Amino acid sequence: MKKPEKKEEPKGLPDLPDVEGKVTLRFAPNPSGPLHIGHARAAILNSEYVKRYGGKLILRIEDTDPRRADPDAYQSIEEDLKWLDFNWDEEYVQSDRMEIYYKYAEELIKLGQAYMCTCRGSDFKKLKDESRACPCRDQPVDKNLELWRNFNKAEEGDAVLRVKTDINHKNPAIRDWVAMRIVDEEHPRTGSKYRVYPMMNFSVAVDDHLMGVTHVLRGKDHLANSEKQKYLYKHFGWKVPVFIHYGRLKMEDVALSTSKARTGIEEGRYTGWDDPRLGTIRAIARRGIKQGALQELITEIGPKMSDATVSWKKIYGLNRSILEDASDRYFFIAKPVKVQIANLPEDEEGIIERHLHPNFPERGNRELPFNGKVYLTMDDVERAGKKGILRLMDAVNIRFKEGSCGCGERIAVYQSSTLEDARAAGARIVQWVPALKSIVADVVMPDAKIVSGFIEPAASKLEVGDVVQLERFGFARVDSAGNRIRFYFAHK
RNA sequence: GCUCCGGUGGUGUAGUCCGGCCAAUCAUUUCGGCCUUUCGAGCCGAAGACUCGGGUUCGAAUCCCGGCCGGAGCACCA
Repeated sequence: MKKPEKKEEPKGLPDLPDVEGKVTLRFAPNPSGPLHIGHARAAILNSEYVKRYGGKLILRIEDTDPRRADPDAYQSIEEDLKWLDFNWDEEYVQSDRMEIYYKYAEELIKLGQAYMCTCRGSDFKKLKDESRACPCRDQPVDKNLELWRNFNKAEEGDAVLRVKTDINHKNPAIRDWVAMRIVDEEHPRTGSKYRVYPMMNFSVAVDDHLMGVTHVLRGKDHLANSEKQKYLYKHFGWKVPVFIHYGRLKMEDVALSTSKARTGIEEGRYTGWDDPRLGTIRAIARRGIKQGALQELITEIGPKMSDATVSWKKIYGLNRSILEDASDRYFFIAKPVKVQIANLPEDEEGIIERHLHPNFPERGNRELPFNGKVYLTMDDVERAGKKGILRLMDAVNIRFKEGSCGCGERIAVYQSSTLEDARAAGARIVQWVPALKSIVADVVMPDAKIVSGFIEPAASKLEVGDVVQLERFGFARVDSAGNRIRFYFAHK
């Protein structure tokens, strides 16, 4: 009588309903541009469930609207998916499968469940809204077949193929939806070979069936589409997959829409699809956000129907837990001020060594040559304690003379050497870089503004893609290496 | 307007199906404190939620009705 025991949810995604053995799932993007974080939800959810239950993961590119197919997107989607660790077993492109859709369309006509409609769209809508069938609905199959076979000669807009549903369906949107229409537009892959294109609801349902998809995970904006597609399954006598609809993912401060991003790029407001202000996968990756952080995020949000608002703080928190252990530490000086330390005892000069990571000394050290000439960041110089004392980490304590000017090279005086002295003096403990061999570095911030400064010499061995922690500044990813290093800032 | 779907701390989640073990989980966030030669990490502590109103019931976050708020769809886009 009782609940079958509270099952301890192993933490993470909830179980998928109605699983019988292995599952077949698919991610089916429209190739309109690179993937954004909203796509990541669909991709990661599908990929995680396949990992859990075993089975097959399908990538299907849905390019049945030549007007919305971006030739570059086919490749960028694959790149983004690889970064997302979405390892698909099979890949299909719908524009390769046109003949299949034609075949099923014809079969549906023969079953008497589809008809060629030559009504004007506005006329049909009027009838439909009143639950009235249009005259074409009752045409004999032969007539429909004839019109179907001559469909290709029709002008765009003159005719469509409709699937019969229920003309009295309480949701007018469901009533006799369009399965095929004419589009006069070069297709990036098939050129002008075809003019008759399936509508998404038709090709999706046919493909999901043919490919043996067991569970369809899609956004709740497809709720009505799922309902429409069920009619097709019914007409053909196919088994209906399990439909799961998840809510919208809103990202604070980010315009998610691909079209907005595209406009912005074309107008030069963004530097490209990986501009740090965008919510694309590649922009996020460029900033040093790790795949694992997104995966954590998506599995935590799960497939529930209510909308979720994601904050950058949340992503940063997840990412930091990955980066904290992974990232080596370096000294970076933003807004540099050159400081000359007077009266420096000779034996304080030399190579100063510091762990690459304070919690993992076994990773080795970096070396900072110290000769009394350094760069410090302006903020530290300006706020150098009441007594004007600063401790340069692992080096010496210095004091600025009162009343020294805030411009150009600054003179400081050697004060003492030990940490205890610094503490006793209430000194700030700051990072520094040698004035001579440091490397010029620019950090591109999340708002695309650039902070320039110097990074310590040891950074010369960094490679593109490395993510490091710039001590007291934040985590950042190496975007370009060389004799001037460019970073993209991730977060504190 | 019509159709449908949601609503648990700032955010994200567990619990809702099968009412009691929920004076509500976990994470993050925020704020204290400790620690630390990073403004990072770690440790300790604290703050903070069942949208509202009725109803059913001994008992409601959980069931029913209504309101409010939010979202989606209403295309020859996907």
